[in-house]
Amino acid sequence: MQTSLSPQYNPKEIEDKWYHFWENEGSFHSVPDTSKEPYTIVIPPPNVTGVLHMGHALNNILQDIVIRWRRMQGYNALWMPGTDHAGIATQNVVERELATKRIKRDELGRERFVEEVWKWKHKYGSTIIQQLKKLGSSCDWARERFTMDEGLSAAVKETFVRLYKRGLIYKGTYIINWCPRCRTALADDEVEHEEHEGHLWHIKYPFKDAPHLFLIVATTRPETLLGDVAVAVNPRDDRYKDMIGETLTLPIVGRELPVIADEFVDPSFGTGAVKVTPAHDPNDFEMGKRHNLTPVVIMQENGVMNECAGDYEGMDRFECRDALVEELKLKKFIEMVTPHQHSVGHCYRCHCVIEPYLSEQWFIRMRPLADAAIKASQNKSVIFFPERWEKIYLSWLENVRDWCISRQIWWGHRIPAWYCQDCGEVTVAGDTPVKCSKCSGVTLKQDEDVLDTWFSSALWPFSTMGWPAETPELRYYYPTSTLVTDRGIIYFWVARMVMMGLEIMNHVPFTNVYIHGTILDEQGRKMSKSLGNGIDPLLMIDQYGADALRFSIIVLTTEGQDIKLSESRFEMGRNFSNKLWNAARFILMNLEEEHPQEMNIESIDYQFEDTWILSRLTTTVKACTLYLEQFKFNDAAMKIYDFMWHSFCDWYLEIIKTRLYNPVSHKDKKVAQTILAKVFHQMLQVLHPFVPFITEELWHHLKSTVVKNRINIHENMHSKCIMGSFWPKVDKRYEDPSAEEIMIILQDIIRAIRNIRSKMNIRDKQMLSTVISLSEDVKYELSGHSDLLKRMANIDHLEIGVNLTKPANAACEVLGKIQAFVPLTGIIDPVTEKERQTKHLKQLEDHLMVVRGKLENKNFAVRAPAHVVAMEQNREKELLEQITKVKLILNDLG
RNA sequence: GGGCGAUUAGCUCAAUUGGCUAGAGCACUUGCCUUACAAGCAAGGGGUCAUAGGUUCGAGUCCUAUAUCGCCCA
Repeated sequence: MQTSLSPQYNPKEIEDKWYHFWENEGSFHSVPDTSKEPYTIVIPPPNVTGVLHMGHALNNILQDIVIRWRRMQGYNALWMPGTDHAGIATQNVVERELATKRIKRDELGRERFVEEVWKWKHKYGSTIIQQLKKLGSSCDWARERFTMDEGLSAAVKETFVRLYKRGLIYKGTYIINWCPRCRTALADDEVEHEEHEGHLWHIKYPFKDAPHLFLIVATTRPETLLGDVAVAVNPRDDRYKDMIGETLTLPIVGRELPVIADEFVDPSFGTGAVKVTPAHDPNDFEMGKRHNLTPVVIMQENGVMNECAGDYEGMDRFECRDALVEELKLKKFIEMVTPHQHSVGHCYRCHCVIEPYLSEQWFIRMRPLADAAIKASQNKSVIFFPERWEKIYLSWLENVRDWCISRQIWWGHRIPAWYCQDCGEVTVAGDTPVKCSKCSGVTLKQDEDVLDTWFSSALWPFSTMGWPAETPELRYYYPTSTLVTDRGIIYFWVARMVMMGLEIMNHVPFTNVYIHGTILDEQGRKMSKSLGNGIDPLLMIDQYGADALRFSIIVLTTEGQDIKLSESRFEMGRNFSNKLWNAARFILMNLEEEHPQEMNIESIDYQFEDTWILSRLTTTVKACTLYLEQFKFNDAAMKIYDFMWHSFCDWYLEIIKTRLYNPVSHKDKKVAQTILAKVFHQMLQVLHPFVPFITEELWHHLKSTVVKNRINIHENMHSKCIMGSFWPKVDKRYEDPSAEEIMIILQDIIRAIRNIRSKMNIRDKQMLSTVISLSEDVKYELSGHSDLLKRMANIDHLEIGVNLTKPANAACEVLGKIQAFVPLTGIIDPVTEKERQTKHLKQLEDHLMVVRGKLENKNFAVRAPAHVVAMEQNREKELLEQITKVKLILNDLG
């Protein structure tokens, strides 16, 4: 007996080795092959600035499980990897880096700045890719893409041109969300709303013709007063009916403002009269259009007040608010100030307060695209797991407004629109035009703006496959099979991919969308840099191993729920890895033979425990496969955990020890070895998608040991690695429900005897005599299992029979129709025994009460299904029998 | 304000869609360095399923309120 395996599993020794092996073998690579069915996943491309966090870890572990499992099932599995250029985020990172060298991007100029970003990308852009590899991600790295690649950029241009030509892209002046720090427009969903404790300022607007009278207007943003062009009231509001059409004087500025009537005004808000600032509020903008008001822009792009702000020119917007309020107070224009809770938009990238801002931008007309995407989920072309997320997806699509796609930054796909400097005509084209399409002028200037990053992300499922070129990949892998992503980007990404897939490819980009929860800290807070409550997955891999990280995370991931995580949780995965490792040690030691000899093993040679473990294995493989098909990862993981630990290790390995150590025959030992190796092999395969590294390592040990010792396990071990082997098929011949039932009874008996030992303080090593008495109607044949019982309960004399009498001074256990008696003359403690029996009697009687409660209800017999009634009746009978037996035992004890 | 989710053992979560005495991991108690594993083994203890009504022969599960927490949208 010898093994090269250490007594403790050390993941560091093997993980990198196997990852390199897989990469060198090209195990992750997939090429189109029409003779096989594809299974495709595109990765949610992490930001190129990203550093692996627990959210990435969860997301990629799930994808890796799916893709490894499907690959083993024989699908031509492709997991398409890549990164996202993350326009604003990356630009911010590089700007910050330049700032440390006291360089501003405006000083560098556009071209040189973009060069700097590329340099940064080449230097740091693969960080997260390397980290994904540490997790074991089996992505096809040869196909890695980046959203700013030439090919993907071509896809962006082509899409823009098509949508423009179809009238789905337009340019116009509207109120958009403006981030004064990033100095760019944002889409509606890039704004995060937060409840803020603010104020409601009630400001007096004097009537022009009667300056001592005022109309009082309430606002949360007093500084925008400088851009007011009217005051609006609801036409049905009696308080203000007579004032419609009057003229007011704007405090401080002195501008004349008409009082207008508009249904939009909510009479119950504030005073019922609202200031109208069309250049700085989306609702006011609409109102301004309805009433032909000219907007007044009062702010520069960086949030500093402009020349229209009069004395406040050059002042920051928040300073301006304070200063203006002071002046209003001083000049007695403030009626009152009340505390007011309201929601304030923040930039999702830099968290600065968003300014609604009037500017000219490019938009995508969403209605037709959204309607198609709605249909796609309604007709189940796209299926959400768990399905409740479909509602979230639909509600966004139903209420979506046009998508502002232009960004005033430099890092990204520049909008393919050129303006003729002679006639002003806009030419939209994939290739740089040489002359104006209208006047043939040659002085053309390209639009300065770039596209929203999500524009290119929306094309990801087909741009990565080579579109707009007609590639074999595109034909073979598109549409993809499954998308795995966080609930946080259903709008940003999932919905937009569906829209673009339908519009450009005429087909949804994926069938299944699996939405997983968010990783939270122990207290249920989101992990964030600012809170410093993040758990670094790489550190966890270092401490516990990648497999431990993977397994722990998966066990915690219950369908669609958020996951509260603390470091100690990874111990579970580590313990699991170690248990598996040691099971392997035991097995490998015990497969070694001095004189290996191949033997023909027939099922007739199997012992009971062999048929039992094969049946348990089969049940487990079946359940795991079913759960994976339903994306129930943690159920699948728990099933295989339970099998490995509590069936295979706790029972099977223990039962067969004597067959290995002191075999009754050479053949019987060989049978045990064969079943041992066979079950272990399939168990490793089922575990592989969850814990790829350790299973790969152990599989190779098993393979060489089995070959060397000429053990024929009738399993295909010809592949180069377990990763390339086939997912076990359910073999119906091994299913044996009655073996599983009998084993449960044997386990109960063994546990009962061990319990007696424990309660009576009898050492495990001390042999005991036992009498097992069965009722006449017991349907199981137990005498054939006496060896197993003796071994597992440490019994030297065992008698099994029908209605045997209780020996003197015996501790007893009533187990349904079975009684176990352990004679303990001189050892038995009558007080302890009496306590045990009394406690058991109480349990039985309590249960009987519940059962009788049901049976005594007349309606139960009438309305409950017959089999349920029969079951309860039978239970009553059994309980009564058991109670009688326990009472007899108690009488006997005196 | 609208929507969604959660509330089950000390902690973190399950419970096959309404039917055996509600399960697991961690933690806890007791005994074990038994030759694969002390990151382990064996045996235990621990739950008025948030609250209040309702439907039902039967509710952790379905319905209606309420409370607390979280997320999303406006």
